[in-house]
Amino acid sequence: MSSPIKALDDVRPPRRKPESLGKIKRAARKLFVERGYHATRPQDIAREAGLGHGTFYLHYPDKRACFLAFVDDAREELDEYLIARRKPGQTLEQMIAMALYAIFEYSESHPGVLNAAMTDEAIIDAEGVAAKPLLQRWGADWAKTLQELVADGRADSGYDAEVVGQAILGAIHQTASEGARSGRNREDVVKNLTRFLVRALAP
Amino acid sequence: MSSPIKALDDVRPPRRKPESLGKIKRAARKLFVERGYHATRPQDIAREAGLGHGTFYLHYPDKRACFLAFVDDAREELDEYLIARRKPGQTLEQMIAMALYAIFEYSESHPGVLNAAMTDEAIIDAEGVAAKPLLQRWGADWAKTLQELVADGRADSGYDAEVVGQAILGAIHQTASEGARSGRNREDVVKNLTRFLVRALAP
Amino acid sequence: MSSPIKALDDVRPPRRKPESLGKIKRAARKLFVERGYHATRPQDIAREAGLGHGTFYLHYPDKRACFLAFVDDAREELDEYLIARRKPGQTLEQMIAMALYAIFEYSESHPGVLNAAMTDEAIIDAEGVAAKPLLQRWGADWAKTLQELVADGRADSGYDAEVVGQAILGAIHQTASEGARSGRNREDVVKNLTRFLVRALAP
Amino acid sequence: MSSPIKALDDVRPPRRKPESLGKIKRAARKLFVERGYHATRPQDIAREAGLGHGTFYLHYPDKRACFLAFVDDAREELDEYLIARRKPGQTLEQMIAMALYAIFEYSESHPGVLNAAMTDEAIIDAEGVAAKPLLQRWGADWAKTLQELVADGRADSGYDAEVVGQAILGAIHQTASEGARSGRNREDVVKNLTRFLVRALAP
DNA sequence: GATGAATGAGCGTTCATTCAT
DNA sequence: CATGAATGAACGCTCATTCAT
Repeated sequence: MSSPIKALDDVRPPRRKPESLGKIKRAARKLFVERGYHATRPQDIAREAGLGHGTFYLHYPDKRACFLAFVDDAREELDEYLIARRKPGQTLEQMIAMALYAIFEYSESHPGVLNAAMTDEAIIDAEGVAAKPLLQRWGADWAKTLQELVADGRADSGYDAEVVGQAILGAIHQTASEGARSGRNREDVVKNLTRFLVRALAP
Repeated sequence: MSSPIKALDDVRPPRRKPESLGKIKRAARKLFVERGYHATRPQDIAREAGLGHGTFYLHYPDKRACFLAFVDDAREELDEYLIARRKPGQTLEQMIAMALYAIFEYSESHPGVLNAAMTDEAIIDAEGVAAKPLLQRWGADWAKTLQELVADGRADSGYDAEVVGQAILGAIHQTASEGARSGRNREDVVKNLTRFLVRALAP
Repeated sequence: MSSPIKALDDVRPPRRKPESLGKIKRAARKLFVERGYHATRPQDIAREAGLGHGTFYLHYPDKRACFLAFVDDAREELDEYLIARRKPGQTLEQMIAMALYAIFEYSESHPGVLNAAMTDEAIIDAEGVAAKPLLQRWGADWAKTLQELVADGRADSGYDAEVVGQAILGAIHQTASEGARSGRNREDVVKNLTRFLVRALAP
Repeated sequence: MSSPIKALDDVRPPRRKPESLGKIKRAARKLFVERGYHATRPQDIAREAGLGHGTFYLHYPDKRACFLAFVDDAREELDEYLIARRKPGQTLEQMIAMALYAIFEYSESHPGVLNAAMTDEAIIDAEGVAAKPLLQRWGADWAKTLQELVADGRADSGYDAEVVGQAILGAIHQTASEGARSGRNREDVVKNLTRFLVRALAP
């Protein structure tokens, strides 16, 4: 009964939703990117978020969980960038260029995020738990993409997709991360890398 | 009779050879590889070496220096592998295959070492010099190699060597590390990666 | 009824008064006096205060800062004793007797404090600012006092005030500290020392 | 039989006596003066002496013993200075001036030694053993001197010698140590201090 | 006598986490 | 829901001392 009315009524700040989680997430991202996992204390995150130290533990059971959430957010965001730009019926070159464009664009509007998410996670395994790393995951994604390309004749069929998927990912990761570090021009990197991958993969 | 001969023959350790450094180095490598930098305490290294933990500091001023020495040793060892297998007048394919062969061979006889050396190093800088990381260094090496290949017409001249050098390194690093992790067959990886790089770079 | 009154009446501690600093200070004083700076560990102080040893570092950045705070507190307390007993228009003898009385009274109600504060402080500098030591500071105070006494003819004008200021302080410090150590009668010490200083300084 | 002959014969380096103790002593004094007790490691002393670390323990059972030997040497040396300059039948002023002269002369030719020997020793009591401190000892010496002066009418008889002995010592110690620290002119200090003490003690 | 590699108890300090308010 | 004072295991490192050579 009151439910639909309440919904319409709710223009005022939506029932003071736990905005603190958002603050924590933004603060955590900022600090993990700037300082890395080990140099960031939960206390720092809470303070950066303008909250008490205890509040951190209202949202995450421990520091590790917070970092994994950060990694997962980054992964989802990048996936969105990729999906948003994906179009059907592209040539190999268009597809590669599009993907690189999406990745580098994300990298530029979220500087350091991918690097932080990928670099640190090898370090965290509490006792070997270590959620499947991004690198591995994205390597598998590229393997799958490659298989699709091969399937409809847009890519060379002589490869083991698993291996080459990792190679593609590695090439992208390293150029992106080193490019960002040394301030290299983005267009330049994308152009060279596209050419590199297209030549390697073309049928 | 034996006296003058003894001097030549001299087998006695000429005052307790400092074998402890060797023990520390081996123990440090083992633990850095198994657990990573942050999860390895100087005390663990000393204990693994069968020595008191004060002994660690006889050889290294701090933990960081020990790790950097480990990284440097790995770098030198891999360089030796590469140099030992380098031959003049190779085709692009031969050159790539040889390099990959050397790297994967090293990786296999020193499992985890390259990964540990490259993964953790980005994490350590703290406030120091942070000796140019292996990744960057080896990327630059590949850039130089590529320039030479281009110079005598064995590789495509349309690339920015710096960018593609990083791409090559990234592809190798990622396939090697993921290949080792998932126990993939070495021959397979080398074959695929060679083909990948040769096609990408061939004139 | 009680609601508005309660606000005025408010006895509940308005959020856990940080009484721990007080506990730490008292414990630190006790241990610095009993054992000296080097034989007192932050952990000992915290335990003596009935607190965890992390709590120590909530209040002081390091052990040195805690000791300097202890010294400063002692200085302020003694100054209060002196100021509280200072009266205008005294003769040299009255003035000296008053000062000695204040100092020895403080010494007796805070046994060992001045000694600990003065003895250890010379040892701590390490590489830092080493706030002007008490001895030097109080020597300078006596020099100034002497100059004032000379100015209005109550003390002999033939002295270099800086030198004699130090001499006065030295005589007081040594008799006080040795007197406390050997349990000598306070009246006796004050009487002898007053006579000693008055004769030395009288015009 | 051979004994007297040997003594005459012995112009060559006297049978290579354990010169290492002398080296250790000189090195220890240098470092205790420069750095203080706590900042001086036995290892530093041995190295400063140009000897192996173990050699230190051939001469002293531990660091504390070495420091106490240093203190004792200083005491003996200063006593020699005082005795050498002592003459019978002096007036109070002559006697005071002579003593101060001797002390300041020693202080100047062995800079920092008295200060180091007196400052640190309160710090060392392993478990309350603490060999009778120099300050206390010298205070008692001055008390005895004062009693003698009183006995033959050269000093005021209204004092408790123990108390005033400490006062005299304190005045000397503080002026000497602060004078050295601030580079004050020696003549000046001695002159002022002599006047101060003579006026205080004269009958 | 002389050595210096080796030792390990112990130091000052940090930080992820808890819990009374 | 939010807080931040409190905690103590654990860290990197030092240094007085021992002992095989």
